[in-house]
Amino acid sequence: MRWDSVGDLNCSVARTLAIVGERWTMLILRDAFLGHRRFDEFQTGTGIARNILSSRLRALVANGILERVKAEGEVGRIEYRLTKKGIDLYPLIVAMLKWGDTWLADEHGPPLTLIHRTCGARTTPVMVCPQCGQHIAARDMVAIPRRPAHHVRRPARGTHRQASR
Amino acid sequence: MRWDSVGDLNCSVARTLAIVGERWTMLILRDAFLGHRRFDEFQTGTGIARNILSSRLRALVANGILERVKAEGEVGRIEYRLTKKGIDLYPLIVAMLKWGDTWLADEHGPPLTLIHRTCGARTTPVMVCPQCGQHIAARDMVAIPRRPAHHVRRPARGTHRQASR
DNA sequence: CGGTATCCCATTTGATACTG
DNA sequence: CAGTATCAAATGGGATACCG
Repeated sequence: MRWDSVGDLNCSVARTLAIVGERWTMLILRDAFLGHRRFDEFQTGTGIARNILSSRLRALVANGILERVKAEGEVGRIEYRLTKKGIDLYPLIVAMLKWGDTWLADEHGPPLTLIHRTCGARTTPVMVCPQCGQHIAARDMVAIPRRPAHHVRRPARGTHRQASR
Repeated sequence: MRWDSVGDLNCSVARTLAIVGERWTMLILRDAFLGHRRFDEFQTGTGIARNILSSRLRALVANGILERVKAEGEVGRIEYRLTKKGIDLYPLIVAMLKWGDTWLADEHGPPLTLIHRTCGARTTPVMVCPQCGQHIAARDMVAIPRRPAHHVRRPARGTHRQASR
């Protein structure tokens, strides 16, 4: 399968990956969450080549994750800001941050510490079930396909498959 | 900057991306969480080319995320199982699933529903602060670098930078 | 500052065939 | 079943130069 068709799969994970799964893209988003807004900030922050950065920013804007606005006050100043859709990616960043802290940290400990402003605690977000409040463990979750026994099989063009996930 | 050196950055997000940021890799992991264990299951599940799959599986095993075991009972049968380190990636998958459900779903609704076995509820995990129990919003979090004002600047070889994030 | 344009090499990929 | 081997084609990526 071509990567371009991954976004067409009937799977939210695949669709998400098709948009933010590109490696530099997530790094750009990390910077966005750290408050970066300008082209050159992203460039130095991520170390990405300028032409690639340009292309990735354009894609993020096209996908409604960043919005490109002319900054007030200074003329010719452009800012890229996270939209609601973009801000909603925060759990993804946090999940990576946390996993990295847990499994990839060096002897100095986590490079970054998070503080929850509203309660003042130095903390790391955890995933819970909103119904019962318990921590989520992978083994406790069951995934149910939308249409359990109804497999749509398309006429099969080449290696084109459908994945009902 | 070369992508290979991203893993060396002093940033947990970057380090995590260096390992699981590859596009097919996350798709393989999605399948792993859905219970897939065999080479061919992954192959049909993801649609990835066999040689690439082979290479990705090897990397995942090398990184301690999957373990390659000879299945008992059937001879010559290999299984790839999530290790503890791999299972710990679950929040990442869920975060993607949820974002995709929210922002990329078609008119049929989410392709997959999650059920929390322990409480029986059809649910979607949320991120909360373990201290105060409140939902986490990006704006409520502040990130503090480990060594706030101490910037190490290396002799600068080529475009090599350091990012203290 | 905020990009585009271009060049050109390195890597990835997909398909296919083959092996123990 | 679980891969390897091979190879052509596409893509990605870095450097650099240039523009409004």
